[in-house]
Amino acid sequence: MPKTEIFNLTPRPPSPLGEERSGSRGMRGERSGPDLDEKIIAALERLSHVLRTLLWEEAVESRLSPIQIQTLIYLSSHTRDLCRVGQLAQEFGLTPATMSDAVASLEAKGLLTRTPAHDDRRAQTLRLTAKGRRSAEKLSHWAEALHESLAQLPQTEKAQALKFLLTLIEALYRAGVITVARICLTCRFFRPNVHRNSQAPHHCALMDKPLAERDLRVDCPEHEPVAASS
Amino acid sequence: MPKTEIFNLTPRPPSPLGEERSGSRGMRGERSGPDLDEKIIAALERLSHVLRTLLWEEAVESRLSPIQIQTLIYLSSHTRDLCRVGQLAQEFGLTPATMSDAVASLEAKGLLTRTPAHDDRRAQTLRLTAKGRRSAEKLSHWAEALHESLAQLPQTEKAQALKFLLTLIEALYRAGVITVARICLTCRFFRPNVHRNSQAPHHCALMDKPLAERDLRVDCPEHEPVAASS
DNA sequence: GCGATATAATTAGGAGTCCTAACCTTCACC
DNA sequence: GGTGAAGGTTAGGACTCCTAATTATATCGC
Repeated sequence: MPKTEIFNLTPRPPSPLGEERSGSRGMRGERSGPDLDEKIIAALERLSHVLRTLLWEEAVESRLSPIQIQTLIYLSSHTRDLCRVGQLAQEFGLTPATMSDAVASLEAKGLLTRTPAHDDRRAQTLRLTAKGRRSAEKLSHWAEALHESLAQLPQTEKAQALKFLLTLIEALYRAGVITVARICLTCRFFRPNVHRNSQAPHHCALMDKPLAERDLRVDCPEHEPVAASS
Repeated sequence: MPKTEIFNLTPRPPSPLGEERSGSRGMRGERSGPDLDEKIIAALERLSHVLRTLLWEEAVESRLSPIQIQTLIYLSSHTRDLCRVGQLAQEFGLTPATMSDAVASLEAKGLLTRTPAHDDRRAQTLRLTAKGRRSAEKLSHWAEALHESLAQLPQTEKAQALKFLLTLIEALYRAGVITVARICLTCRFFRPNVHRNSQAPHHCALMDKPLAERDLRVDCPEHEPVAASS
């Protein structure tokens, strides 16, 4: 007998929510798109699974849990802002409780320090130790296998693909599915397609520099969201 | 005090493996690529997280665990071959034990039947019940939010993106990172770029039909892997 | 100023995911 | 017909992530 309980044993309620949602896609009059969309999602799912697996393997190897790895990497690449537990939780879409746990064990291992923030003593300022920085350096290669496969693909296609993925993330952000997205497309400093007939058609008003597709950022430290229009 | 044990409390060994791997990317002489690759991976990570979250939400709503949902959907779209536990395990990259558990609870809920296979009575033939098919129908909308965002993007870019994602999956397959991939690019019937100057440059030797980028399959029921060349 | 409320973080406890190890059964081969 | 391999199940353990309750601090209202 299986040992799980809630998902396995609870009799299924008559799914009132299921009824509401069941027709929602078919109702939109889509022109020949859904099949293609289906395929893209399936492909993303496969890649998603690859990422999870690679991260898990790194976790076993390094004796750090997946969240701990991600936290370490995040901290090592966001040195300018003083990170706090709640912020990290939002970043990774976890509850503060889960994050707190991960941070506590990183501290126990001497990879980061937790000091009360000067401006708000409820909050904790998180900082990597030297040891933590060294670990983060090694861990940053967890997706190495993906890197190697990507390295074989042509630059121009990759630039296009990046643009596509960012556009998709933007759409998800606007739909409220993603709450944190520091990408150019959702930034108040971004001016799309202002340099016509140029290799670098977009522009960043903060850096005052033209941007090519491949310059678009996924996680810009200077990102400021567009003012809510509604 | 955190309650986790291995990842949290075990002192980190001097990571012999870490040393080996640490320099592997930097050593390849890459021309201006790594930054772009980095970004693509970061974007894929974000989307990966979205997928996991959506699946989890569907799980809570439907009182089915994520694996159970994926199993149901898989069975409903692979009716032609008689599925077995081990096959599903390999499909999802799980151990047979994990899969067996999920199947057992689906059976307990009356969503599928397990009957000994006629040709091998160790094996179990899995078949959805009518109730299971109805559930699968509803569950197939778990990625609805992603569909809605995708629906806003232009067809041509999506076709390009699909091609790119499939090429990446192919590279991962050849690298051995992915073990199951029923995509055209890894199929013995696939003939890439045989129809020059055509909207549909590729060809499927099984269906004997030209294929456009958007016709490429992610999960073809007729897929047969290319013969191992080594 | 001081109490009420809100917020940052932690702790405790529980369900789910996924694994390894051990086992049973059936098949296949000699 | 026995031995080893393969399909599957069970048991048990570690990790992920959650909710709820708690503590400490900040902020707001009077």
